[in-house]
Amino acid sequence: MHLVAQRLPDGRVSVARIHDDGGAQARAETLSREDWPLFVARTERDEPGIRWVWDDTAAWYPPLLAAGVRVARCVDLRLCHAILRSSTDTSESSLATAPAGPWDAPIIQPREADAGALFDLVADEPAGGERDPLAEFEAQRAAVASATADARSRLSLLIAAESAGALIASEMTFAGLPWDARRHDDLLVEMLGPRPAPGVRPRVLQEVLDEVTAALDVGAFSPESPGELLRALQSAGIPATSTRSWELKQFEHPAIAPLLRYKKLARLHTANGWNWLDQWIHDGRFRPTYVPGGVVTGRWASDGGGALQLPHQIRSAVVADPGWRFVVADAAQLEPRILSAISGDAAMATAARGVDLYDGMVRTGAIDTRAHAKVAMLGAMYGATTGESGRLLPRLTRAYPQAIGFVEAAARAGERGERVSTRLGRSSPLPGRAWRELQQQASGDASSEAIGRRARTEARNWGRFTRNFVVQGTAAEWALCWMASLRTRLAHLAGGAPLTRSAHLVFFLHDEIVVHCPESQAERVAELVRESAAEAGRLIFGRAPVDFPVTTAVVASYDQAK
DNA sequence: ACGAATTGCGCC
DNA sequence: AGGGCGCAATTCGT
Repeated sequence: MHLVAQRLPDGRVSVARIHDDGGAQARAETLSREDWPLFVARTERDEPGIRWVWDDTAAWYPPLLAAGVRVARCVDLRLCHAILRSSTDTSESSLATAPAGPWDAPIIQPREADAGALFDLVADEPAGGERDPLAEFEAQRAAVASATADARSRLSLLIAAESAGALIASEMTFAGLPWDARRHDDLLVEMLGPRPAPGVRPRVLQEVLDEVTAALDVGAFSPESPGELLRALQSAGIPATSTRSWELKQFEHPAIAPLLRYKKLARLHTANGWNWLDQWIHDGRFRPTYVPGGVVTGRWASDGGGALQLPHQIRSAVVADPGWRFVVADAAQLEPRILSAISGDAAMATAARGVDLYDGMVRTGAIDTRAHAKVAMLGAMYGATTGESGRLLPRLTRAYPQAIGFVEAAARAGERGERVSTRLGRSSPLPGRAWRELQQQASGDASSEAIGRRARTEARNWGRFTRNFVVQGTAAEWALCWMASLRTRLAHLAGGAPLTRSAHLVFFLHDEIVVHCPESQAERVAELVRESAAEAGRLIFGRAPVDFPVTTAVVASYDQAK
């Protein structure tokens, strides 16, 4: 049973019931703004199988969470539209062939949605006309139905997982990541010195800069200006061509070590210093906005606070509540395992049997050292052609022809300007007009040598993108299924307790999750995390012989994990 | 003067 | 000549 929710111009909500047999749709009910959360809560309790259908979880769910209401399942029409619109599995559907409409326009979300905000913010009509969730839902069902039986079941899973991800994202923002501002401040003082007045360099930063200046001995300069810094380095006889740390590392000069230290500390100060603390930590919680589907590959993005780039440097400030713990779980070598599963490479699946896939590659004699295995695999998935990983590629290809052939095929398809797809059916975008015109031009008789070179470079660039897309995108699907399965198990464990009073997800980082839970539940939660990982593998790959082991750690602060 | 693009670095 | 991001500060372009 699906319940399609739609906001009416007067702020009320209409709900239409749709039976799964596609049968007659009952008359829509209309709820007042005040009754809506109660209606959702009651329905969740009395009809546990139902699925809410709405245009945008990020607009609908935060007010419900604020009212203490949890939703078990939904269809996020906006996210699913994006998938079905470009999937090669549904390319013949009218949803895919229609001109761009209101469901293709991005929605501007407020940073902090509260109970009243839903009705204020959606009052703006999206570009391209009014959104009709009922019609869109039917169009999406028709699009899925237009796919082959196999694609249909995969797309259905993808749509469910994507929508579950949207629920999880809202819940994680609502719950927040526990953050000890005191400990963060201590950390900053220890590394940078006391908090300075605005615009003034912290004491330690200034001291390190003085060291750099003395060692270079070319006078004062502003280290924040790449141009000035580069000129200073060159004046001091350092033949740098950029001011990137990894390039500077190779030079032997007394100024280099303090300069690298300066860059590290300056980064901490500007990115996660006192200003960040003031702006992002309130009431002991960090509440970034997660953006499910924010990356073309299906990975999440984040908006505000740099949530997906929390440096290891400050993770000791992520502290569980008294009597509570974090269960930190990480999927070991997720992307190479994904590659072995989607390519059906039996030899690589054998190497993936244990907890460490790279060790497995060495043990089975495919490659000599773990370090080589890792750099070679990453290079193969990213499309490296030179350097160490480029040199190791032939050996890798000999050992794992299926796996390497799979990413090579994805690269070739991209070079031809074709779409590629993940296991569940998310397809890559087509290259832009400029790209196609360049390839067109290069294939003409009158094309110059320079045009041909540029066209080949661009083709290879796009091929690297599509090569990585199939792996990164399928890994993102695995992670969504992992989280969605875990979320269901945690809800069961909670037995009706409020979200933040029982074990709940507080952080997600591509192949890593953090659950905040009472200490007494931690070991049970760790088990659920592992069970969920196994289920994710089964859901996506059936009984394929590839393991997806996860490492789990029960810790009081985030830095104590691995 | 102000928004866009670039540089550099954090995460996976 | 290595995939995907977000953010701060500088620099560019109009």
